[in-house]
Amino acid sequence: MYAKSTATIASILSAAQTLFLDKNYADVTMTEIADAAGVTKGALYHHFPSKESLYLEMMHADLKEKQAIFKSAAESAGSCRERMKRVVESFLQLPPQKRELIKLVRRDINIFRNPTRERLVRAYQSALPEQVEKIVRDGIRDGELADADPRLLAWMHVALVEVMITDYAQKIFSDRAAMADYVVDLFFSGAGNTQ
Amino acid sequence: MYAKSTATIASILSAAQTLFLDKNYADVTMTEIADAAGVTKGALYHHFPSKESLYLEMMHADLKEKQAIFKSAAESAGSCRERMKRVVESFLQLPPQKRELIKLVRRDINIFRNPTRERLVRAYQSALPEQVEKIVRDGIRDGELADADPRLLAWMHVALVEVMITDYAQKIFSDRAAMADYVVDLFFSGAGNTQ
DNA sequence: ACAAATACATACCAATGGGTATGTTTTGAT
DNA sequence: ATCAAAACATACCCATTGGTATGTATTTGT
Repeated sequence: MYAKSTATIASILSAAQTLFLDKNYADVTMTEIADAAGVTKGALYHHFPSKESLYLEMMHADLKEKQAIFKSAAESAGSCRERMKRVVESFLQLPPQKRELIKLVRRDINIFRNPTRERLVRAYQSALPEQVEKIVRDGIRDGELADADPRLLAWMHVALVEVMITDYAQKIFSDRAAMADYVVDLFFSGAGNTQ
Repeated sequence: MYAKSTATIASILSAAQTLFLDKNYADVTMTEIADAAGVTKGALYHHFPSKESLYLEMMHADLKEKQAIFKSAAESAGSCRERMKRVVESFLQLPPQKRELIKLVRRDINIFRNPTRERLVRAYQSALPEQVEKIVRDGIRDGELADADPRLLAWMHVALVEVMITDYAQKIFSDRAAMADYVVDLFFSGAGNTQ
């Protein structure tokens, strides 16, 4: 019964991802997405009932992918410090476009058009912190980290990681491994002079 | 020649601030702003030539105010650590609405509608980091901080500070001073267990 | 082969919203 | 008092855009 449409859907989702990253939600038009995907609005609305659902499906697919990546990195073996570095690297090693999709979510923080959108935004935003929190809990339990609120500490850590996706940080470091080292060292030891 | 209109302008700017914080730029309508300010679109367009200019003027006024506050805190006397705490507190002590205006700018990161907007966004975004960077430079010079890129370190520090405006952090800490302490301690000493 | 479902294209609609044109009222200088 | 400028209000315009209605082409099960 089904003529294959997977290629069209993929191209629509890809075009939508690029455009939504480039402009605000309201500034991206359905015609624009259709054009970029090489189809017409008719085809677009055949596959997606509305602009909102297209946005949600696109983000949801990306979220699932990232959750899996972060989870496997967080559940790897080794010391708290090693696992943390692995998680940071798993984030920094994402292709730039995928990595920067977090910015798209950040735009929506505290602006919830509907419950579905709110759930998605919250889940997306906490995908990385959730995994880091698990490592932090283990670190505190094993005495590698000082006793403190694990969730807050995890968010602090992720805040440091996200500085690394700024242009300035990109210019300073030669590779992802150096970035991950820097972040994890700063998180564990701080910037103070302890000589 | 001038009938006094300062009150109207102030009420328009205030209404605009609230609404732009609550929704995306495109989702805020000029009629809405006018209604919230208790005037009509006619009065609105009498004082501001366009929606864009209203947005820019509102943000620019806020930026100038914050730059002054952060600057005076950063140039206070004392050790690197003391000054840093003072800057953090000057940020955290802002009224909630003013403090959260940074979120509004964050939405626009990497979305530059025009050169004026880009300049504003960049200036707004770096208002706090700029002052922190000065302190960091002094800290490195005086041996209180380990040698590292001062600008990057400043952004890292600010990233930590901004975690404090999340709902979760608000619930944990009792007062602003405790928040500032936590951030500065974490920045200087890290989260690792060094016993 | 052929009918039905799917995949896509074309043409159109209705509402939204930024901006304008044109008023009327109020202010302030002389 | 008067008159021009400023401060508002009212009514309207029109370009944009999400969504629909209705087509045609292509695939697929039988």
